[in-house]
Amino acid sequence: MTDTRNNLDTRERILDVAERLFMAAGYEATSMRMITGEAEVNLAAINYHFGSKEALLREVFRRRLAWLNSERLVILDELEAQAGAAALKPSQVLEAFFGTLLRMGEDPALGGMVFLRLLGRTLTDPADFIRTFFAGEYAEVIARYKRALFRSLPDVPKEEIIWRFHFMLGSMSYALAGTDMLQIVAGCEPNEASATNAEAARRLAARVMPFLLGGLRAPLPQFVDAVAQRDEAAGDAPARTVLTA
Amino acid sequence: MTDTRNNLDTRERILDVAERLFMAAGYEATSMRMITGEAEVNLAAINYHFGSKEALLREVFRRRLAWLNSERLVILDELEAQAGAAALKPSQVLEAFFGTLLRMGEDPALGGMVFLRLLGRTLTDPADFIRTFFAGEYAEVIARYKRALFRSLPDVPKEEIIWRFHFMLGSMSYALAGTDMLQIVAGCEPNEASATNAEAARRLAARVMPFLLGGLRAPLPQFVDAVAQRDEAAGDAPARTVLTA
DNA sequence: CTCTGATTCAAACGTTCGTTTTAATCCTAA
DNA sequence: TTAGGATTAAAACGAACGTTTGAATCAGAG
Repeated sequence: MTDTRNNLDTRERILDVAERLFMAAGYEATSMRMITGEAEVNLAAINYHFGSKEALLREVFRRRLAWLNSERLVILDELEAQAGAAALKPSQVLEAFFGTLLRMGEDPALGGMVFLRLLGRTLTDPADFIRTFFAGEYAEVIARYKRALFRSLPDVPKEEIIWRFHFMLGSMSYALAGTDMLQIVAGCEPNEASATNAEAARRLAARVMPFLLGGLRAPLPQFVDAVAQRDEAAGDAPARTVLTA
Repeated sequence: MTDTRNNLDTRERILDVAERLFMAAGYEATSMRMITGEAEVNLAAINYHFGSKEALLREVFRRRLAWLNSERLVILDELEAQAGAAALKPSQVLEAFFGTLLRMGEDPALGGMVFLRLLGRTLTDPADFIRTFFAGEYAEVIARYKRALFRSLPDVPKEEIIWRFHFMLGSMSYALAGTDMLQIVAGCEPNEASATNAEAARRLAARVMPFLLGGLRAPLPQFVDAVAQRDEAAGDAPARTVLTA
């Protein structure tokens, strides 16, 4: 009985293993020898097929983000077509943006939870080539959804919406990346530890979406008086409360 | 004129530089030669004073978290003493937990925004020794604040509170770590780019605290019927809406 | 079959990594 | 002033890193 080496071609086997190892250990801590070893391909195959380790990481993401971002645009187009001249509801926009993401976690063919965790962790990676890459991949989708949020929340200052979009991305990114801190918070293994990845994705979706919507629609912040801020900066004892509410 | 090498002793100069470089490039991508070079100390000084690179990272965090966590416990003690038998308001608990954190960003002596960004980025690091370290450092404080949140939200299932605590940690962690994605979302440099770090911390605090509170108090999720879930897992086409609301 | 381009392979490249060693230097207490 | 522990210094260690090379092997077209 021969092995399964040629069931998938070398390129995709490298991508699959790299996706999993980058998720488990991070980009820097994952060596090309770990990847090629586990994929049972020659060390030189990565440089032959992708050019470099950096290019491999980019291709790992491009493979998944191509589907994700195109799907996000299609769904937003559909929603806006249905709504006609009316503005979408904030919940519709969030559902389109984050729901599409979470659906990847339920479908192994789209990367499953492995890719979602990798994405969550890599979004905060400080490496220049990663930040540049994500900026390019996300620019169009973010711009479209930003406009949709502006229209859906006409009474909220645009700057505030931008910040809250940022916070929502953070909640989601972290929720995906970190089973770790969740275990610290929970004080034990999450319940139903033997749940499949698809079930885990559904559970996460059901819990995180209301949280995001609640944060997005929260009362606007009460800013501290600018004069008080200046006094503090001048050396007065800082007030203990950051938020007055 | 002699240099300023001995104004601070070697240990603290290593810690300061390491804190900044770990923040800017991450743990793996920061070499000991970069640290000792910039700190103008001998390469062997890190192993002499701290034992290893891993132990150095731990000490970088211990130095700041000692203050943070003790302050968090003291403030919670005070609040609970004032409240007597009554439960605290959720906003008070959040203010104590996250407000204390954000105050570090305003005070360079406590690490300032450099440390906050390092903390935000490192919380999602997959390295085992880092996760183990944070689990130990955070256990007591998390347990205390979890109990306080349970009491302040008696009608919300504890499991739901745990998840939302997790999401709030994520929003905050990401908000601290990522000026990067914010720039993508904003489409340009954040306004008042020349603001001081202390001002940046205050602005962030004013914006993120209402978001967290809104997420924490959001309506409870409407779970999909368990039977429908099982049908989906059995191979039916997955529903397109992750959240029904 | 033979030729040709694509792919795989083993081996080595030069560099950088964290750590260790041994000697020199500094600082303080006797 | 001098002994002795604490700190710094320069140099080297072996291991692991990403990458490159050149030959071997494969697969499909003529």
